[in-house]
Amino acid sequence: MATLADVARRAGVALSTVSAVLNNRPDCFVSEETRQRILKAAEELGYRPNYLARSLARGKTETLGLVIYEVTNPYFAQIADEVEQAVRSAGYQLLLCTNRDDPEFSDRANLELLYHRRVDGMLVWASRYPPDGYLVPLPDEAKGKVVVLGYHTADGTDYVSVDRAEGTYRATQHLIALGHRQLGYLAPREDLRRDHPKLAGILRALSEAGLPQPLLIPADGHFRRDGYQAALTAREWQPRPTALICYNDLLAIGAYRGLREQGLKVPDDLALVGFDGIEDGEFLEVPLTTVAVPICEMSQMAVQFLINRLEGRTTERQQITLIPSLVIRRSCGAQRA
Amino acid sequence: MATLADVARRAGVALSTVSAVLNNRPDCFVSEETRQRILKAAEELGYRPNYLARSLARGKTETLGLVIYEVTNPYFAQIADEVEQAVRSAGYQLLLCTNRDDPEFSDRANLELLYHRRVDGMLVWASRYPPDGYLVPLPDEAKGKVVVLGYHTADGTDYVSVDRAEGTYRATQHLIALGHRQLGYLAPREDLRRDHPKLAGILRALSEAGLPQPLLIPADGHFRRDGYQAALTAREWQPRPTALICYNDLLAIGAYRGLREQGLKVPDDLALVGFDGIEDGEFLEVPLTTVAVPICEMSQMAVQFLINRLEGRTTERQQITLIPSLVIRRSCGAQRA
DNA sequence: GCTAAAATATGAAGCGCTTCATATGAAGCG
DNA sequence: CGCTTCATATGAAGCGCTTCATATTTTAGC
Repeated sequence: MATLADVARRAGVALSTVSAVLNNRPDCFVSEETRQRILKAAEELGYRPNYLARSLARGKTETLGLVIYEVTNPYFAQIADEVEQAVRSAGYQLLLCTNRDDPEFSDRANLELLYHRRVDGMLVWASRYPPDGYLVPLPDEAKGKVVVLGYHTADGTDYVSVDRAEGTYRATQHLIALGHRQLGYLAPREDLRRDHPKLAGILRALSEAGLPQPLLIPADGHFRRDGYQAALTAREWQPRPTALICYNDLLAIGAYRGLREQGLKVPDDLALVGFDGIEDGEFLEVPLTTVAVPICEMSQMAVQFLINRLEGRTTERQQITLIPSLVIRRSCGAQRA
Repeated sequence: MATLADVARRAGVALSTVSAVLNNRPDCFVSEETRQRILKAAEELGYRPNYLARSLARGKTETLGLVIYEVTNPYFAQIADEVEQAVRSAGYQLLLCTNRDDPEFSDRANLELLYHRRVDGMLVWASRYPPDGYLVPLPDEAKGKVVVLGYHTADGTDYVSVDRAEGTYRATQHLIALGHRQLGYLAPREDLRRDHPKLAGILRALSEAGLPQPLLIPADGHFRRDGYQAALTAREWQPRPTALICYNDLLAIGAYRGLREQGLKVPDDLALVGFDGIEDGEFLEVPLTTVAVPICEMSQMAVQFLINRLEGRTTERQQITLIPSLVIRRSCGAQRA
């Protein structure tokens, strides 16, 4: 692999001149003739810069890191995709890390990993929801190089969050307007907490309408199969809900199939609402009504926030909470085939 | 950020000693006392190695690159996921690149990018299928650091391929055995070529059975929506197929919905078969029969091949073609609800 | 008590690049 | 013609680490 020194030797000039030419340094005046000679030599040798060396010398890597759950979940896949595009069009590279909700690949480990890989900054999707805001577990020097995605923070770190409570609140209101009185809420067991914003939003809407508590239905995880499994017990649910809000779309999609197997029709026997707004729901046989997170906007803003920081364009806190929107399709019964 | 030199200063020893201790170099004997002193100093300073510098000095990055289409396609997401796990458990990091089938982010650009990031080796999913085998567009020195994923190669590069023809051949045989005489094949327009293995497999099975050519139905892409759009014309298909094989599962899933909207029932009016074996198909209302690619095995082998190469454990060609398996569910009509 | 070997620790070179202070010539000026 | 200017090009230091030949000290062997 040819190095700068090889090119310099071949062109018969100094290393630093080659560097100046190949980087198009504006202040450095190099005669056209020398420039051509260098370019030619580089071309002939098939010279390619070594980014490691460059990054080491420059003190930056032009790389941003992203930490998310897992890429097999379409929701995260889409986030990763949007983030990557935004990062790339801003002239950076993306380094992707998944934490799989696994202690071994925890946030901390990932952040450290990214950080020591010397990414210039990072976006992190918090792996657990702390009701009072996420704390970024990082050395002080790394603060100001992190934007939290999807959650708000307790320590002043920049974030682009999503108002989950408002999302489920609106979904619930909509179901109430359709005449539902008894709701069900299907979520991973550990997220069935009253202080979890998704549930909180439902509770608020119900209590404002003077309606009873929702039936809480636990799932073993947040994938299709978990929703499916949970829905197999639908005939035993007491009190019998007429509408079911799900923690996310995957759960809703799985539940849909389980409900069908139990002979329950969506939306006639049970209205169904998901959360996230992934494309999959649109192609459910009865297209899924869902609380859609503005993934594209969220990703772009987060990248923008991070770059603002890195390039010193702001020293203010950058914190925003986006409101998801209710996308009404057929599964909630508001719209007929 | 503390450096080795800082630690050395604090512990009152030479830089090289610190390096030896922190890397646990086995041949270097350091007294227990010195070791403790160094460890303590490192701890106190919160020392973390700079991977850039280390990689530069060592001449390797302990990082492998993966080039795939896009992460929003569950098939690729799963591949990325499996590859990442395999790479990680082999002690490497993964650098992911997507090419989105976009000339701007072409294979070549990606490979170069990865290569100049000085990944130790890379896995590449070829972005276009050349019937006579994929040629990896790379400088010679980089050969032997590449494993092609999903396709076979013409230039001797290692690969883990998939016998697509055999997959569709078996699917077609199965449909024939179920009594179907007229098949349809739905694929992205550019893949509706007789020399494309997926179509070739179908043709072979049909011709062996003395059956007529399949109806070729073009889609505008390889996503759900493309299958959906294509299926909206189902009532006009001539000759009218009784079974439809799709290029991939996403297309099949989209087609399913389009067929339903056209009042066609799967499998009664039309048997449906997909390709890939992604989880989504399992949760289609009429679970999707599909030709399942052994994604996990494929990913693991590819990573293994690459690591064999990198660690010099082999100089032989490593080339294998995996046979996908037909997963029979309800959409082909062989199995009742 | 002297030498050889083992146990420890060190310094310097080098990985490939950037950057900046400095050198070299050629014009330009009075 | 000696002086400054400007246009070009250079050399050396440094980024943080690894590595290896070498130095120093200790221990063992006889």
